[in-house]
Amino acid sequence: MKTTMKHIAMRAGVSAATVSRVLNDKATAISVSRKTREKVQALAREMGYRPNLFAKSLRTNRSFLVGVVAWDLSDPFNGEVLRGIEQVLDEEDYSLLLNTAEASRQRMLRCLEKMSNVRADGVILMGGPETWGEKEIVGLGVDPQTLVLMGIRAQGLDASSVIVDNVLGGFLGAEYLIKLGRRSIIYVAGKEKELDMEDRLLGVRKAIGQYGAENRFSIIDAGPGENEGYTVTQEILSKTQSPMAIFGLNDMTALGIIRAVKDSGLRVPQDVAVLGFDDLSMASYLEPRLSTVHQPRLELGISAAELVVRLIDNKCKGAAKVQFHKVLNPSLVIREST
Amino acid sequence: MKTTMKHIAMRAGVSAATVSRVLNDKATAISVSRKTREKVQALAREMGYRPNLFAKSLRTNRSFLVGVVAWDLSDPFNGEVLRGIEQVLDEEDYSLLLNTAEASRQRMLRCLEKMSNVRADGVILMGGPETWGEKEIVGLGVDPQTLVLMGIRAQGLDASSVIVDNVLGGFLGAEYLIKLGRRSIIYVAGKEKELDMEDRLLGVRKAIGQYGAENRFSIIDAGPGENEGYTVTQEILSKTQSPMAIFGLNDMTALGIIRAVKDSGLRVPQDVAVLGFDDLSMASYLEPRLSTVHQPRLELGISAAELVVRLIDNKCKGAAKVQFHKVLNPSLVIREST
DNA sequence: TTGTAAGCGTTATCAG
DNA sequence: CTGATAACGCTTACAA
Repeated sequence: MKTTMKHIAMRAGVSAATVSRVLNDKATAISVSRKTREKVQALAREMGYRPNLFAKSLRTNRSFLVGVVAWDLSDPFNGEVLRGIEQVLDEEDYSLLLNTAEASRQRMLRCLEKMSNVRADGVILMGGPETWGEKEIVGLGVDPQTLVLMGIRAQGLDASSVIVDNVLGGFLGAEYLIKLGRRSIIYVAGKEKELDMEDRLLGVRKAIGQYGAENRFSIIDAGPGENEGYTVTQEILSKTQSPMAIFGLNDMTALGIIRAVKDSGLRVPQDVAVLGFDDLSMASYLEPRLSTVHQPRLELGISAAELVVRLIDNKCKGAAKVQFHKVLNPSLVIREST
Repeated sequence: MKTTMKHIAMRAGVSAATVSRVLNDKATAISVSRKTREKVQALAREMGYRPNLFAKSLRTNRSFLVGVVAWDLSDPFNGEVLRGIEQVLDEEDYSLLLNTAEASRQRMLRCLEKMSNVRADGVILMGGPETWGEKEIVGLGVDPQTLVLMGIRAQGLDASSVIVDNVLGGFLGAEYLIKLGRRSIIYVAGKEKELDMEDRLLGVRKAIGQYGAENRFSIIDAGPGENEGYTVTQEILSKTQSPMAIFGLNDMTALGIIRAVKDSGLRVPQDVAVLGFDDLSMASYLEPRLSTVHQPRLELGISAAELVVRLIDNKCKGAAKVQFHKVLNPSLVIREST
């Protein structure tokens, strides 16, 4: 049988209330004598006491649970993010409840519902489609006041968020390639209108403008995958004279680009410099190792978790509703492909 | 204010007990009249009732939480495994509580303690060092009866387990290379005595014996990383005549092997066929795409979760203690490097 | 078929 | 500084 406060109370010859006081008021010497405090603490340790969180939660209406709903768990992106989240949650004595939407809107909703069922104190939405309506989420019982959106900016949803600055990323990449001094530079953009991708393009445009590189720089629509990168590069190579530089909208595309360049008998980076975006783990295993715009995954997780914790605290204090929007900076990682 | 059973009871003009009965006995028409049943159900839906799991857990002593303690979350291996776990847990109405040991023994212990604090119904130990004593774990309040070890075989710890058959993996790889008909075949083994690695070597030896390939096959100790693979391959190339085949103890090593082969001016696979082990996601992005022994990650997760669920059921029924040991088969994935 | 009542282990309020 | 005592929302004998 598990030891409860009552048991300790009996053995210590005090009341359960006192035991509760000792075991909770951390380091606060107030309102309980040194002597009883120490006796209770000793007893608790000796008897292997473990607080019953159900009871505590039932009473206090707090679960010390933070839900994380991942849009797509197979995305290797997530590992580091989760690590970051877990790290701070652990410090703050929260537990992490994980759920996946498996890239399905419907399942996403179900996950949120589950979070509200277990009464998670806060929820982190990790990736996913950009369009979430206020009603969709709130109707499920999830409180936007303790909701953190990660990497997405839901429209009209009144929640906090953490994102990385894709505009800056695009800018840094383009700037770097411009300074590299190649005769022609091509940015391979995504066809679909994803917000991230639009931002990256925006950053690229900004750099072009700022450096007056309009005549050396061109932008081509392709798509976000290896194959798209491959075919678009074949086209590019048939029309453009090396040495040049190609900036892929993400690492997968860059992978296709590199393959196409090598298959056509040209060399990376001598003839064609290639730059990616994301810094997937595979980036540093490619040949040549891929230079790319690094997304701060760990920090993304850390920031998101710090945010929820702050939001939860705020809510518990009954303070006015607040909202934070944190944006993290990507950075350039130069390896061998440029 | 959240609606409780009491609220429903009042509005329905019945007692809370009846509401409880309706809302729990799933589909069981027993012991409550059709009429009240329907009234209560309708009311519950209308009022947006969500069961308070704390109260339920406090009463029933079940949390419907399954803890997953990951030895190292940055390992990209984990994404798929987690997906598998989550998938079945979700079906069975459990929630997944995630923790990381960050590759530290001490933190691992703390994680387990946390799991016992939140009273997880079951725990899955995902990877990590092999040597866990019975006492270490049990002392923390984790019940070995509902513990599943994944990918590790703790000594003297009376728990269930799921592993992949590394012996078979080694065998399949070696067999394949032998049949390939290269003049000489080298297995690059790990220096350290990890159980997995020993098993792989065992499998390799078995294949050699079975096919009488002793004269064509040799085994060299190196280590589990890219650099180790690289240097050992330089050695090999200076002593062995191509065409040959090299089997790395894992994909990272194989990566180093490929690099060394290419750097020495030889071709993969024409001069040197290279086979890996693990099937990391990067394997299919290498050039040439790496042939390797695939570990069934998703299934590993699925099996582990199915196991805990079964163990928990068993425990709840008060049945005698059981133990399951499942072993999954790896498979050969042939791509371009062989 | 239904209601009553007694907890489950904590915490908060109010006296002492 | 400490002790009763009453919740928190739910389940489960036991009665009716």
